[in-house]
Amino acid sequence: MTLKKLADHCHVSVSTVSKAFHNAPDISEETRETIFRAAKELGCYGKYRKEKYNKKSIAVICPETGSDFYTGYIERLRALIEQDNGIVLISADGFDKERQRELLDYYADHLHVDGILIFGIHAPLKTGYDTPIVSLHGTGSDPTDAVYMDMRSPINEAVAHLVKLGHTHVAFLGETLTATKGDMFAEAMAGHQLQPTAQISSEQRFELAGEDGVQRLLEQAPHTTAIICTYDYIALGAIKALNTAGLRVPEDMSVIGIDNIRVTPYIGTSLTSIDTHPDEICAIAWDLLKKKMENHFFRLKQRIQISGSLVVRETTAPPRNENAG
Amino acid sequence: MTLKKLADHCHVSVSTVSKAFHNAPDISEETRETIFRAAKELGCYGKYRKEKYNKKSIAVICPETGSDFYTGYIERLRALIEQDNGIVLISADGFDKERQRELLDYYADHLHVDGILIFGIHAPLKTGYDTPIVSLHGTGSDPTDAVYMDMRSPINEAVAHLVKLGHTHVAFLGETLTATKGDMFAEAMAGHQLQPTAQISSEQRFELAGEDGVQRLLEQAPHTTAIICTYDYIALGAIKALNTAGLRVPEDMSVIGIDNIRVTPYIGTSLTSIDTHPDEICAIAWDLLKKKMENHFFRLKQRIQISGSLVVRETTAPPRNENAG
DNA sequence: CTGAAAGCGCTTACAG
DNA sequence: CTGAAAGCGCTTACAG
Repeated sequence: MTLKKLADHCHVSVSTVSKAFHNAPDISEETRETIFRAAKELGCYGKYRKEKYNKKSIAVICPETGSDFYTGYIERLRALIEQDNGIVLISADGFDKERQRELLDYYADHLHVDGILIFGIHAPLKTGYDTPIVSLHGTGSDPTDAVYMDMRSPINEAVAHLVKLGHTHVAFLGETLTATKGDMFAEAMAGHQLQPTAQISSEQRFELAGEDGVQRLLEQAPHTTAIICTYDYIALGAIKALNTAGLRVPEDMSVIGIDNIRVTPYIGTSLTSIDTHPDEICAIAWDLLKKKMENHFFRLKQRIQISGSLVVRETTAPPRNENAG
Repeated sequence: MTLKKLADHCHVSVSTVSKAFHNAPDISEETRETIFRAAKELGCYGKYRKEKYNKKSIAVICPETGSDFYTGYIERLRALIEQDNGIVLISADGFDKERQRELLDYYADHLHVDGILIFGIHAPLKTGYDTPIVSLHGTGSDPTDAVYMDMRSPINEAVAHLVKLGHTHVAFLGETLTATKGDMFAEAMAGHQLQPTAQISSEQRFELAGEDGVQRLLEQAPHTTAIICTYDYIALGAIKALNTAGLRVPEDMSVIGIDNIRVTPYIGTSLTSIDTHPDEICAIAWDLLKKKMENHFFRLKQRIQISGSLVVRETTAPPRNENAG
């Protein structure tokens, strides 16, 4: 469908049709109506009636929207971006490199958004995006500007907290997607001259991974007195499974989560966890992206590191005497 | 920047530049490279290098991404849409009518997505979108095709469940955005010849609304033996506040949530809640949207109603004798 | 492998 | 209030 064809269909000139769609003041209301009605019938109304948007559109690419960890960040970013009169488009790549690249291409080269915020870049980046991209919560080796979280020091802090309470038999509960944090845990333990009693990687996710992990842990290393879980949902599942097995938290087992999601204070015994400072990270990342958007020659690549911090609540306590190291 | 200017800048013809961007086979690799490099420098690479996307793009417009209720639906929709080779763009309107309309315009008339899924339409709909729109979880009076949830019957089921356990002093805990469910609760109570002991609407949201609501409830109606909360996060906050006040759930107070979000079985005493059948709703809504996308003359407006159902877990029990009856 | 030229789709200053 | 005509930006069949 072209303007010409639509014009013929309405028995007016292309000029008139063109002007009608551009809100020219000299077109009669009647003619405009006739043209719009015909366009809608022929299914080309949207094609020509392009509203002008002065708002900046910002894409946020995350791995998934099914976890409070990411949605906590997304809601904060959205508040900041909308405050600055931007429109936010969110997509999830499901931890898939190919899909992440596809989404980057789609937003940068097809939709031409004004800026992209992305939770870590997993694949080598295609060159030539003229859309500014800021990564947050990546590994720290992203090929773009990045605001990332140092997890090493808070995981070390968590281990130190347990050691101070008297624990020496500490295990780690993770899942397939969180191997890096497991390594950091092992390093932190080594730094305290300790061996993990177990380092379990479940094939499940979320709460189910915690239940699965605890079942395996109680078989493999029943002398364990404390568990660090790779994220809070896993800690929830772990606590449930511990209770089912007749073990109380924190009397029989200390549990620490990571991410400090919104519900952690509301789960019966409130969870000791590691906070990732989402307010600060979001503010810094959006600030950086804005700077890039204002000046495309702002080519200097910045890496901004923030450290997480341990929040001690009720799920950690000294080990029972009979088990203490 | 125009192709002409870019061509002059590279000392080639417009034809050559045009062909370079369209992957014409007769352009030398060298020339193509020169042109692309210049385009990137001049910031117009993305403008001309429009990859062709054969994928359908689907917008999902929700009120917020900060609650498991919506993200549970979104993850399911995303799985279905990606299975059918679609790209998903998510935006949140923050319960704001103006912003919802803006997002509809943006996706339909500006980005020209292939279809829109939206969680209830709050404002009168502008006519003339030639983009198919399906509403889910609206009020049932949306101006588009809609798949919506009947909450009346499961709320009635929840009240009946409490009455059968022996409760007669039942309160409702809501917040500013959930007035409709409060009305349905009052009707269900009337159907059982009962008066609510209280119907509290907190100005807070999520867990904080539950804590706030319980504090007010214990002052206003201390003889209450059961609470229905307008969504699960409020129930979490309510249980926390009840425990703080020295009341046990369900021995001293029964609590029912709504939505049956993923964490409800993992919160210490697992929560009795109302399930909204997200799998079924998402499958039906996506199916309907696909049909509309395949045939734009599929103008028959459909309203599909699904009923929620009560899932009884551990937070409901008979009232203590001294309070019963 | 490159470009001149024809031509399409759209916009707009101008005529009536 | 409408349209003929000039002209811009882009694509493409064809010539070299």
